[in-house]
Amino acid sequence: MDPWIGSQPSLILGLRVGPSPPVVDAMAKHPKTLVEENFLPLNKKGPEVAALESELQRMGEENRRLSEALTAVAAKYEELRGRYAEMVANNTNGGGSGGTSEDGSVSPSRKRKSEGSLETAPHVHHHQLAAEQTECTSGEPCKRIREECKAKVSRLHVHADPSDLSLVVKDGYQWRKYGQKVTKDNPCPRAYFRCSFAPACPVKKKVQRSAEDNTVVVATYEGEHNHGQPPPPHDGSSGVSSKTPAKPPSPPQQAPHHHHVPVQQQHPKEEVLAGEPVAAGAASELVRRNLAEQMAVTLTRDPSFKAALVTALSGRILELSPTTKDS
DNA sequence: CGGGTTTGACCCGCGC
DNA sequence: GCGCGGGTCAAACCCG
Repeated sequence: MDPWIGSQPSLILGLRVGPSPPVVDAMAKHPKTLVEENFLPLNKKGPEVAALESELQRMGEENRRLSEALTAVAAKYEELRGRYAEMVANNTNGGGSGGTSEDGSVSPSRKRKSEGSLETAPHVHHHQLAAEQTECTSGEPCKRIREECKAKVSRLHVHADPSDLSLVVKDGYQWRKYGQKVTKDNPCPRAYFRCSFAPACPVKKKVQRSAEDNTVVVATYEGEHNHGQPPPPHDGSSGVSSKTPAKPPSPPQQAPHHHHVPVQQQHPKEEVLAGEPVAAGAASELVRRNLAEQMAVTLTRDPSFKAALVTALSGRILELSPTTKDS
């Protein structure tokens, strides 16, 4: 239920770079001068420190902006969901959808498309139907939209080192790769994953480097997990694609920037956001990114930080998870 | 030995 | 009808 997670403003964990924005109450306990005054002795403040401080300031502001944007997106999502609930209330008894045939009992033989477009309908979830309705109201034949409606689709844009050839996107779930293909419009191969945490989980994931910017890996999720988030493994490797073969112990390039973009909410503006927020200058952008990556590396190497993060995350998710599986 | 990855073959929808 | 291309399968392989 990724969009749900993404849509919970209160899931913001207060992991911020730079001075803590006013949104975060827990972090607000700590004075924002932690870095400025405690970390560095006053007498060593020079032009570099001043530059860094201003940099931090800017980062803080940008973080605040992003938080606001996220809140706005979450509000939009809630609004759409509410509207869909209304629509469903008006349109009830239409679907039928024969109950809880959860596993779908896919026949072992290759019956691909006969089951593909329609029999996955029981897994079709409300959010995506809302998208369908908003786009099909014109009544025109919407073949492509129907395709997209087969399963709920969302995209995750992740920064990754171009030298890292593994198409691993850390999203907290366990994935099993079942195929790889070179597509026509992109020289980079596309990898196909299935959720391996629950055998009956219908979720699939496609991971491919962006053709335009090979530092960006685009993960496309189809469907929703019919199980909870798997607990992270003890070694802290965040339990993704549990075996990552012959992958050098590269730094966690993918951790710093995750932009989860539900497809049906994609606006051109958000596309920009998904790539990387365009800020004042490219140079400062680079500085910021490097700084963020370094911090991420430092933090993720700290076992106690990992433990604390895991505790916070799981507690938060449990605390906030809706009572119904899918509302 | 079990589970995951690799990779060539196959299936099927779609455009021409 | 045919070819192309995306998605999936499954045997072989790899690794702990």
